[in-house]
Amino acid sequence: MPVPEKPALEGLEKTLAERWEREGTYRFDRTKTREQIYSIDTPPPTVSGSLHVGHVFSYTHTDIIARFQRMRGKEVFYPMGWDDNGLPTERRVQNYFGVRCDPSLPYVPNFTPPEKAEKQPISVSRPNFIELCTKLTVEDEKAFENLWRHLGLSVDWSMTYATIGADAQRVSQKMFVRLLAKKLAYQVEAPTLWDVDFKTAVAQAELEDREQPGAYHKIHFYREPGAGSREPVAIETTRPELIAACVALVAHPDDARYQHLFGTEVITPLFGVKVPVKAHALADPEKGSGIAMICTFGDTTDVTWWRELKLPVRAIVQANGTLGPVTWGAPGWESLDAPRAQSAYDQLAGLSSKKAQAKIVELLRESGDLQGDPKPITHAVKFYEKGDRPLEIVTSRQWFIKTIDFRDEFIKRGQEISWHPEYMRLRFENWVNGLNGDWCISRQRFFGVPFPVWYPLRDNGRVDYDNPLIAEESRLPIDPSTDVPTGYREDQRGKPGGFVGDPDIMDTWATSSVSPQLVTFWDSDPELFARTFPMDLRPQAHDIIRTWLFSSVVRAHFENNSVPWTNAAISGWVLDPDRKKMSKSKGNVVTPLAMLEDYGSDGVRYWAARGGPGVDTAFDVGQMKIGRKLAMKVLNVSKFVLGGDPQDGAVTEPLDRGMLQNLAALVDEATAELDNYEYAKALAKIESFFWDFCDNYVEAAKSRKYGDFGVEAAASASTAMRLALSVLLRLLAPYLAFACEEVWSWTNSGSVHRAAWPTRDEILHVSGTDATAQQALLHVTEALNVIRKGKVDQKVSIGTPVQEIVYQADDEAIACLRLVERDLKAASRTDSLVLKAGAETGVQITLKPPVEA
RNA sequence: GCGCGCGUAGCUCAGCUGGUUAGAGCGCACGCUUCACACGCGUGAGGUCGUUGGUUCGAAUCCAUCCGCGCGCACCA
Repeated sequence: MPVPEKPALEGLEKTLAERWEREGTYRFDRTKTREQIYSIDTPPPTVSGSLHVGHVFSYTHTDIIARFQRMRGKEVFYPMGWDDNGLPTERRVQNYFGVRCDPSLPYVPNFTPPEKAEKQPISVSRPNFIELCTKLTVEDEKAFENLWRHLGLSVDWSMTYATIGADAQRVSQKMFVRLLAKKLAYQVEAPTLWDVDFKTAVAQAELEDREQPGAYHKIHFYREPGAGSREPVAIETTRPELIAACVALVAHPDDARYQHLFGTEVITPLFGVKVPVKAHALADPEKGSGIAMICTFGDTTDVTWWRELKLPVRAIVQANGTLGPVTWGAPGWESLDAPRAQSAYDQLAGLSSKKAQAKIVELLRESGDLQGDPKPITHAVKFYEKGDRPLEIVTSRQWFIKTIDFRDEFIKRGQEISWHPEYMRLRFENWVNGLNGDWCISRQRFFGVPFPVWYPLRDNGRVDYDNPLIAEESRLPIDPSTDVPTGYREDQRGKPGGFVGDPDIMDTWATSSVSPQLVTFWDSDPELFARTFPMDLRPQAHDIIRTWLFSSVVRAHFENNSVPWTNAAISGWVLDPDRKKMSKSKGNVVTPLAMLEDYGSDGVRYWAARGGPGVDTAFDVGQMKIGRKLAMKVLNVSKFVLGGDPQDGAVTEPLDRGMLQNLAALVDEATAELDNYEYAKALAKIESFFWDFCDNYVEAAKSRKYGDFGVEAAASASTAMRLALSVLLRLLAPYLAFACEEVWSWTNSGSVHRAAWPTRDEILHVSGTDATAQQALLHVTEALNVIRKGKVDQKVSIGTPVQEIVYQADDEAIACLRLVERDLKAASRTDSLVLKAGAETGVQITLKPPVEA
């Protein structure tokens, strides 16, 4: 393809993306050996709407690494996944189609949702709901892929996976079954963090603290029956609505104020329940009155106290967040005054925690058990990160994967991984060291990977959880709600003597955490697995170190006795101009496609590339414009360098040799930075060289290239420039994937993205290594700067031919400049250039006499 | 409370294994259209490198302290 008359960036994204697809430029060649392969465990973006700037930012980083590794000769294994399972999809489907899942409804074949979502949601069965999820995510995934292609991700698009796909289900289930066999996964009925709106258990990793208004309520417990009894024990609590669930009071064992109470019993206000006073080191004498109410369950500390002090359960908060019914006087709910307890509690039953609190404050005030007014405070409260109301702790049966006993081993695995940047390892270690329980992986939701487990139903109709029926590995994936355990018939489902399926699905991280095994076909393609695992790179953002990264380490440790990957590249966030994380809720997210169209994919890639590993980066269209200008400059200078007839010949001129030698040094530096995942630093160096190349070298050698000093001198310039351009295009190709490919195509048949990464030797082979030449370009640049300034001082343009220039500099510079005098003379537009050695650097310029009319 | 990152020109950032007058781009001011590029070229103004101490012949760079911003973990009666 010839050099175009007017090179342009417009439309390159479309034509080149099509060409890359047609030619299979990024197709993975699985015949290569493990040493030749570089495998990447790309984050599957959540298909719950649209991609945002943050995605474009971090995925570009990964693509730069991928392109670099590919050019270095690695066969890059770079599949793309879609995270289409889990709550975000469920929520999106609910809103998009106007439906709600009701698992009790039967499946309706060929169900079609209304054209426009109606206000009142339609209830649909679980299989129908899942059908709609699948339908919507397929559309979403298409849109995502188009955007990624437009951005220029060098993904092998024949290798995509979905986290709800059959492969993902099989691998998730198989790895779960194996954990069961090793007794690393288990099921238990226990107090669990619970979201009352989603009505599901959640894991420690999914919590976040939010500052909430609350109030200390000072209430009285009594040492003997009757509100007027002596020595009431005053405790402060932020959750008076849980008094009915109180099972003990607790203070620090050394707290002098409460020594006389330890081992005695006190009576709860309103409900008249006798509870013991206990000592425990976790009780903080500084906090409140120093003595706390233990309820089942107000917070995680309650769970600890309850477990360690072996207290009974009196649970009142239900799965939906309201207080459940209680019969006072019944076993476990003994009261000194059951009728009074009942009449008080009946006013609370059915209310949410918040409403119950307001009500019980009234009751406590009436009874005189509340001392003074509640004291407003602000305190951190645990929320499910996607939830709207504080978490409750509800006792339920859940699946867990063991983590707490393996903390040291996980830390060691973390040390086997190279972190980019290095300090992100500390976040991992902080998290592992702070684990306070095993990993709860079951969720009471619908759209996700089910547990491959059924339970026998005893003849009395009770579920026999202790003898689960585990699906055989060869049958996976299965759905226990439609598949039948081996040895049973479908008509035995739900019948005494029959079976029931486990109703839960796996947490989204429990399935995402197997992505390294999933993409490398751990269980179904051992040959591919051996060539790609452990993978080379996990790129991801820092906010999911505790979830995705951690859980992946856990799974690979247990299943493969290995790290899942040897490098973790942690990208930062995109910040809006106010330095806040960009997010949808703040309404400041820019549509990526519009951005790519406005500034070009190369412009956007440039902006992204400047944000180094782990660095939060400001959203800045100014940088995108600069990137676009850089890409444009690449096209234009290439047009000059490659234009005209090629003149091949030896590189003899010192200026040319010097430029190439500097370029060789640049190649070494840039390669070292990229090897170390410092793509931003490499870009800064390459870019700086490139502009210097355009503004100084090309300017100085231009005249010679045109043939002003003969054929040999022209050939030297032409050959040097072409080599330099070839090297620069290859150095810039990982960043400006489109512009570089476009230029490359003018003189090459293959893709620049499959071209060999440049080496110092290929340059020095042509340029030689003489030290004098290395200095030549430096001094020419210096001289040109001084002369340009001199011209500006005399108010003439840079291009104005002048009578005479006298340039003075030190001996070394002048000696060097004499070697390249012709170039300097031509570039400064004078017929008479006098080079003078002297202590001071300076210039005298004599203008041509004005031409008489 | 423990830990991490950041604080350099109006803006976005580089420099930070200590060493000549602290850099780049954008923005701003001024000037330049024949021969790759006006999506261009050039020149200029602009900074006591967050504070206060210390180490050193010499500190943006090392140490300590404090201040501010962001984040992680823990606590959360």
